[in-house]
Amino acid sequence: MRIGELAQRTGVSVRSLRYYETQGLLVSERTAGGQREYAERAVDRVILIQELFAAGLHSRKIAQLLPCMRDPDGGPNERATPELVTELTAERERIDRMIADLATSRAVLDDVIATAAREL
Amino acid sequence: MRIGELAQRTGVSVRSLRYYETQGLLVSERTAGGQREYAERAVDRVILIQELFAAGLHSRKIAQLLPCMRDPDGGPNERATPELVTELTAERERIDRMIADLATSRAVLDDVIATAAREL
DNA sequence: GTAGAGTCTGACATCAATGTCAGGTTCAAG
DNA sequence: CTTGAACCTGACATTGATGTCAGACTCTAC
Repeated sequence: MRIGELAQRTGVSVRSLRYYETQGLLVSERTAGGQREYAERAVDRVILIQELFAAGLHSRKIAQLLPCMRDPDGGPNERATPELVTELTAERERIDRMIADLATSRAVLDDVIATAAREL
Repeated sequence: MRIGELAQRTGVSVRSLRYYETQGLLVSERTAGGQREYAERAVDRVILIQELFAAGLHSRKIAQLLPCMRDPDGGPNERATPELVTELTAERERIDRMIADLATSRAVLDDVIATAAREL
């Protein structure tokens, strides 16, 4: 598929998809005319990238991480270096704290919403 | 307490505390000489603000939200308008999705970390 | 082959919280 | 009263993903 379809199917802008490529997060074939052509699996890849961004990982770390993932049909292409594992472990702990903080914030919002509803 | 102490106790920079004030998130008394003086409860307030920032709320929305919170010793100072409740409900749903996404990302990290450990 | 939609690169803009610096003032301790 | 640390305001810089625009090229359908 071409870039517009990928954008539409993932909800990510064309601009961002090109950016992902410059950051080494996403690869594409090129047509004879130089246009990007994506495989079907690019859809899942882009969604995953978005999730990792939302988790606060920066593109550089995502670029290191992605090749160490197990593909659905096999083992990882590369193995994570000990340094990367250390960094990812730190990220993991940060994500844990983030989830806890989010739960707190959600509770605050719930309380305000409930209080307002009670006053109607 | 003065701003330096508040910064130290909350882990938030002095710069950010002043910024919070310009955004209407944090109030302070002033000494005769014009320096900020904070009540004890400012500590919890700042931590809460940080959590709400981490949850992706922007300062403007936090400024609307804070007066609608129940104080530990009583009811809210203001009540949330229906528009605000609508917005906060949307934020709440966004936070829910965010938590789900974070859990996915954490699982990805766990998998990579576990795979790397297995290969040692 | 032509029209129009889609794509290309490259550059500059944006956003929002935070960092940093300069030049001046205030505070607390000696 | 003096000194040094802490504070003040205001301005400009930074970050990183994304938006937007311009000018040129490609692709598909007619």
